[in-house]
Amino acid sequence: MAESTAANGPEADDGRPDLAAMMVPLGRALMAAELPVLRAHGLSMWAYAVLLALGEEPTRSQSALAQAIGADKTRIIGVLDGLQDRGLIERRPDPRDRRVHLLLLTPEGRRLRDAARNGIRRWEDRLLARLADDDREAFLRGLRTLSALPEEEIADPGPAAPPR
Amino acid sequence: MAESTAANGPEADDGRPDLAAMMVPLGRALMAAELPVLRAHGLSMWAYAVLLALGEEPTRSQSALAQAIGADKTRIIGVLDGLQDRGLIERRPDPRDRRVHLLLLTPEGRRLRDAARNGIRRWEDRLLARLADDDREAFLRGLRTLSALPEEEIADPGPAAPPR
DNA sequence: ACATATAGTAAGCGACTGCATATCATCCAT
DNA sequence: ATGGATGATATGCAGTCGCTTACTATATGT
Repeated sequence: MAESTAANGPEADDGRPDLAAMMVPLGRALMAAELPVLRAHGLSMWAYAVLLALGEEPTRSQSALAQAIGADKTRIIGVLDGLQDRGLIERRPDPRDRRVHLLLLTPEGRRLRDAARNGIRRWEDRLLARLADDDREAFLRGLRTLSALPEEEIADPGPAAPPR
Repeated sequence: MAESTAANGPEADDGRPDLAAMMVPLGRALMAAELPVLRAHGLSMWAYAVLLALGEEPTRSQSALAQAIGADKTRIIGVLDGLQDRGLIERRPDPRDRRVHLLLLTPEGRRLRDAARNGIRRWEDRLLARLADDDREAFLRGLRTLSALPEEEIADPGPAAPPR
């Protein structure tokens, strides 16, 4: 069955490049573009990811946080240290289990997160303005849907056809 | 102006996470999911990227190819060596400038590329089936549009409103 | 109380990447 | 013909990442 398309030209099928082939470089470019904004607020990419994740839900345990932002649990320790030293987050031992740390944003941290996020949001809006008005919302919906999928479902997304 | 949103809850604004914050992990997951498919064809990610890039337009000079797929020019040499040894691509000195190499897929390479691409395409279709029917096309259009933008325009996407 | 398990921390390893340098062949302008 | 650019190549360095191991403090089940 591969042969039918194999016989076609280079722009066979719908000419759509690989999803990952578009997504990965685009992600890289987005990250590169955001970096200066973050640097202006003294944030690294990981630090920003932490602030975003904490803002969305005050997190119990660092491992959970690490998992949530797709980082290694041992690698965010330094990041958390830095944020804590700057008074942007609080590490508070959970009274019910003194092994785990409750992580929460300080008002300061919330302010910085919002400032950085607004800076990035303004840039994103200009970027998204490049999309056709009709596509923009659907694009964002699609992106959110896919990025919310658990990893296993991406690896093996079940049967092919939702009643088309 | 940051304060207006700073006062809101965690899901303030439109609750949209950062673009890069969605795109980068998603890209990683996509890549991870594609890897087994590629491995089954004996291809690395870079090798596959090369095959795709060559398929789309026979490329003059390796630097150009490297740039096209966002790789380091010195790092794809080994990849090209491997592909050439397996008879998947041809490195032919340009008769008009014998310093540069013309890079082209052999029929074999074309076959392998298509086989791998079809495998990936099948998986992608199942994944994209997770999106609402109305969103799917727009999502792909948006993704293609953005990923086709030159890096500079992503870094600085000009004024907010596109001369619609 | 004792054994087992888990959270956070520290340190190191291997792989990959981007970046820089050096070499050689070839081209181009003078 | 000569000098200065350029493409491909080889090599090495530094930074980052994911992963593993080990250690400490704490919790839980027996």
